[in-house]
Amino acid sequence: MTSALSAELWPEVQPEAARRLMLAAVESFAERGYHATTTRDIAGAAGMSPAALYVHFPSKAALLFAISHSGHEQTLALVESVAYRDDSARDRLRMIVEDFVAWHARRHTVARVVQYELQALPKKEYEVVADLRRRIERVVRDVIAQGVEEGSFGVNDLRTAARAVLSLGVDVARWYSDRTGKTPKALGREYAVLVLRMLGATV
Amino acid sequence: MTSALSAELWPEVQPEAARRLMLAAVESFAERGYHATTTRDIAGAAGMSPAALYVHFPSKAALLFAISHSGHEQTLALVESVAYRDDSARDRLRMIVEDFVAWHARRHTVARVVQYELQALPKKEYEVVADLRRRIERVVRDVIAQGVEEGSFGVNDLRTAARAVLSLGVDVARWYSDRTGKTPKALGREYAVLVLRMLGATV
DNA sequence: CGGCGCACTAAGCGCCCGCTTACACTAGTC
DNA sequence: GACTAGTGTAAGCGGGCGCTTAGTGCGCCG
Repeated sequence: MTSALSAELWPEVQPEAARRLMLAAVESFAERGYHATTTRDIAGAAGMSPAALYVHFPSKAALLFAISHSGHEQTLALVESVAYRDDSARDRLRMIVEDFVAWHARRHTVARVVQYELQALPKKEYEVVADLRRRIERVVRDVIAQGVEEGSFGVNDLRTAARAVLSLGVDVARWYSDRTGKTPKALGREYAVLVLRMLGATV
Repeated sequence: MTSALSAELWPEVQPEAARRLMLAAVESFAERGYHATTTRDIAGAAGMSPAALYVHFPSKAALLFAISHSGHEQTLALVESVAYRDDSARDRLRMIVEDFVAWHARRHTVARVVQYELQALPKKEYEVVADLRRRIERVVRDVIAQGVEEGSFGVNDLRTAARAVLSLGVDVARWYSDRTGKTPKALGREYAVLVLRMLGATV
């Protein structure tokens, strides 16, 4: 059921018709891109007339923002929920990569919109998600820094290392498909090994 | 001079007005995306009337294809020119990553179009560049495989390892800017270290 | 020097876009 | 049973899109 998926992705969005529109928009934006998608496409895929979209969202851009904002909040929450635990930096980073990569694989359709349709946001809305992105990067950078202090990582440049870690995760959304033949969880674990080695983690 | 840059990027394209159009298109596509760019934008930025575009290219999509195809051929050539040398797999991979990353940093505007505007290509043209992309991935995978045989790399899954290596390089185009404060060459060297460690290279 | 062909422009065609307007149906409330 | 709020539709407006057409200026060749 698509309605079940949309309820899982955006449980707080009401009514269900608004969620159906978001799901239809996600699928179109991910496949064709924001600008190549028409409001008629979205409304049609949600089983409504074009005008019905404007009952729930003030504009096409507002729909993109709802999707993008929610996605960024989810990934930030995911990263923060691990970053401040009482474990070694090494273990925390491993879990962050596992979860971050698994999310980008499992939710690759949403993730593609979240990561690659940013530029289509109006300036004000863009700034809101840009701030969330900076926070995500900072959390990862801090955990890497703690690992360096603990002596478990060896990196030249914290900023570059954090970018490389996030690049690996983000880019999963670009190429992952359900036919990849590897579960999101398994891919996450595999990437975590690669990342720990990349950061020079002591075995 | 912009004409100097376009001559460097596409020396075989004639006349110069066609190159000017390609350069203007690259800049618009990179900043706003293919679908958000109008033919009037491109022609205007190249100092021409809208109709002049159609003297040199049969359509807006043909312009994108010219840019995308050329970029993919350049990166494939770059990778192949190193892959078949008479060096250790480890050294060849190091050089491939250095060059691939440096190219995506130095040419980040072109690279952004090459890597992120693929989906806007018509089906037939898409297939042409998809083939080039498969060849690039295969070359990298083969070098990694040779490194494993030589005993210098240790990886679980060749396909995943190759994807991770390319992800790191490709994603540079997404975030690199001239204000990054690190030269393309330096970034390439730094990434090469990260990649070799990621693949479990023996020191 | 006449004629040709390349590179270019002014004007505009037909289409489809995002969004609005005017109106209809339904469920809940007193 | 009248009223309201919420959710939807049919129709269409104004504008900008990709691209075409008709015509112009100019350098080059016999």
